[in-house]
Amino acid sequence: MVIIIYVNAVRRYHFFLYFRIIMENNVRAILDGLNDEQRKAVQCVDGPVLIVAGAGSGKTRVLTSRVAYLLAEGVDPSRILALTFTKKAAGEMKERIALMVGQYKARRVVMGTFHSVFIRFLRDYAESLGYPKEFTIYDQGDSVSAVKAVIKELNLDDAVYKPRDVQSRISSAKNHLVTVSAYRADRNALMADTHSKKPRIIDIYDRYQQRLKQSGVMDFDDILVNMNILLRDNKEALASIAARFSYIMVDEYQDTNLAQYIIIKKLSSGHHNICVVGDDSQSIYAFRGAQIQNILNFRKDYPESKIFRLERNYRSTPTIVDAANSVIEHNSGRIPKKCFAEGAPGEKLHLIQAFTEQDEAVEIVSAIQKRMRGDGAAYQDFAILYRTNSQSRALEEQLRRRNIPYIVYSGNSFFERAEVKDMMAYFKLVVNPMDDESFKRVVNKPARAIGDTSVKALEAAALAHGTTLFRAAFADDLEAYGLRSAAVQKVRAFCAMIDSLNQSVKTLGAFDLARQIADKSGLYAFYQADTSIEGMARFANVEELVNSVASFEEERRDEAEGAEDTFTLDDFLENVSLLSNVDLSEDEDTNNKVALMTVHSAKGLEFPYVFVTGMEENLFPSQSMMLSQKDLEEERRLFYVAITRAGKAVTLSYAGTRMRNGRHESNSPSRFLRDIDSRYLERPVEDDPVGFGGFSGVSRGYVNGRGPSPAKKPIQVPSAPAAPDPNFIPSPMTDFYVGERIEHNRFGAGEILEITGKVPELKARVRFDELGEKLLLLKYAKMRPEGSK
DNA sequence: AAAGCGGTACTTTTT
DNA sequence: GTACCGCTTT
Repeated sequence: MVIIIYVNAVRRYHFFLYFRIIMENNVRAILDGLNDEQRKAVQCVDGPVLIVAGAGSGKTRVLTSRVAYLLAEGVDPSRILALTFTKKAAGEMKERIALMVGQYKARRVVMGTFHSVFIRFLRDYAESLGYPKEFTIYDQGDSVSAVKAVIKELNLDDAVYKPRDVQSRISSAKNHLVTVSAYRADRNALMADTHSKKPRIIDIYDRYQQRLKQSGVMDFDDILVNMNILLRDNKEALASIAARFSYIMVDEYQDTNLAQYIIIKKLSSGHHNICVVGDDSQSIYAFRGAQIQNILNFRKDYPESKIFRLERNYRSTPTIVDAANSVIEHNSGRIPKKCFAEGAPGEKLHLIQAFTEQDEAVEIVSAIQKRMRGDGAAYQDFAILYRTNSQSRALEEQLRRRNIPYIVYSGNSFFERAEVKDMMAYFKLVVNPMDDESFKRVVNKPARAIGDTSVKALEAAALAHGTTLFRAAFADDLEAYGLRSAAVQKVRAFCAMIDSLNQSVKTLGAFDLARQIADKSGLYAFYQADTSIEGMARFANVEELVNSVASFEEERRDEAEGAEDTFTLDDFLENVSLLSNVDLSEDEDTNNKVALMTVHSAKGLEFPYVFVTGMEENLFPSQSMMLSQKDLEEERRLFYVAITRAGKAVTLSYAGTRMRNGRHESNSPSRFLRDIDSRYLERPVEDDPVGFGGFSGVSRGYVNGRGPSPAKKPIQVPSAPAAPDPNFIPSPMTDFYVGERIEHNRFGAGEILEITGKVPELKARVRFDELGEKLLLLKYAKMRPEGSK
């Protein structure tokens, strides 16, 4: 007996030792390979910590190691809250933590973007805030159209009250936690609006807010505002949410706005175990309400805080780091730090001076090809950055011409396409039938004979009843607002369809429901019916969207490790609405392609070879950013971000003239080029604008005997029909027969597949050689038998 | 209902 | 210069 106990004790002791060893090994593995400062930052887990992480200093590594370290110390993963700005950052961190501590623990860490994490909290308390539990999210586009609708409702001139401007004003108010009533009470704000001749912005804000609430919708900013309201007014919620976490970490702290700042502060007030990571030199989102003061003042907020500086750059060559330093030194009020890199100095920064944006593109592409031959680089090693999205065009053209694969990470992405928005609007409406914007978008798509007049009348009814379009459809006095009974029937049939689909939101999986919606709405058939080339592309996009619901569901199921949850369409919507444009391209085949994106999008990314294009005054720095010192400094930080993306080499390019707004514009080289210490430049920036943009610049690219690029010829896009021929004489519509070869004055040659309809409305289905099938109304189509004149 | 037109704004960045 | 809007035309 005694022996058994003894053996057990020994065993237990061994077990304990074994455990200790595992834990120690874990900790050792976690700390292994970190430099001193990184290690200190990882190990300092209690109390407020500020980690100032220079570009390429292994910030993500420190953050992930820190989480792993906490877990190794025995902290329950679900008590760690880690907030990031992008899904991508959150995803990467999760992956890396999983590698260190395993999936099981990694998945339990509460890690995500501010918005997605807060939405989860808000759902629990939605009703106390006056929202339905299944509230949906408006992206900026939705938000602008809602503002526009309000402007109309208030009979204001949308030329004066430009919806986009008004929306951004409202957004900015929300970022600063200025509610409608606070705005009304704010004499300064009202004065400012009066001065800009828009005194009624407050009324628009007011009404906009009412409408969103009525529709059960939050815009991006509301997520933060409502989170604040919740934590301010609901003590129980504050206590309960705050009690869930003992360690809070915030990535990219320099980009937080007031609303986020306060939330973080409140959630960590109990324990002060708040670790923020950021780089004041990379604060580039002031226009979105980010306050660089948040990071600058961290030490004042928490006098007991520890600060760690990650100054060693592992990404870039010393030349690049020093060049970047020399740029940022022109800014004032920075957190002092000295970024450095070790190793061979590396190449100096290259300069390309081009005549036009086309020449700029030609030279960049040449430089890429040369680099690939010389250094054995792959396409994916290159990034071409620009200040504004519109600059991608000329670059794309050249890349295409030389058959270089590329991917544009831009705002005009998949989810901005009309057909995808249509399908998405159906999804949103089914999840939340009160969503008026979505309602209006799809109520007559595909055509259900619910025209503009009917929708207007329904809107009037909704307004009078103080309710949403969906509810108003069932009012018994619709005729009073000018709706014919036929229209009433149709609207109600539409609502009944939406409602029946809505019944399945919680019970059906996201994909099944999505497919049903696609089907029952008729949208699938609608897009399928269009057999023109563009139409087929549109249909493919709709299909892709529906398929992406399927992959979303699978992904989630994987993550849930066999838990019996169904992943529903509202989960999908929430997920999708919070994607950034860098996230969006994740699914696309990003293998070995040159990356094109704005400098903003490039933040957080790295590439061996980086081209920073359009280095011209009025473009970078942007025209509107040169008015104030503050704005100029943000632009400079943006330039700093651009340079520090590069590992091996940076090439800066600028053009003498550039087409903007249909005008040729000439700008001198960017002042930022002169911010770079000339030691790090391959050659000086030419001061003399005489001859700038002249031959000397252009000739550089053609030294190796290639000669100037061929004259610009329009690229054959299959969907772009030729210009109409003014001398085209069409034949009478009755002259055609099935199987006949014809030519159309715009669509070119083709064959008639089918003729339908009666004489004045004769229709022909024609398969064009270039453009695919189209349905033409012969009454209007200008075509003739092939070969005739 | 689709195509064509003329007008306008766009081009700073986006969770 | 182009994309989008709203209005008109067919």
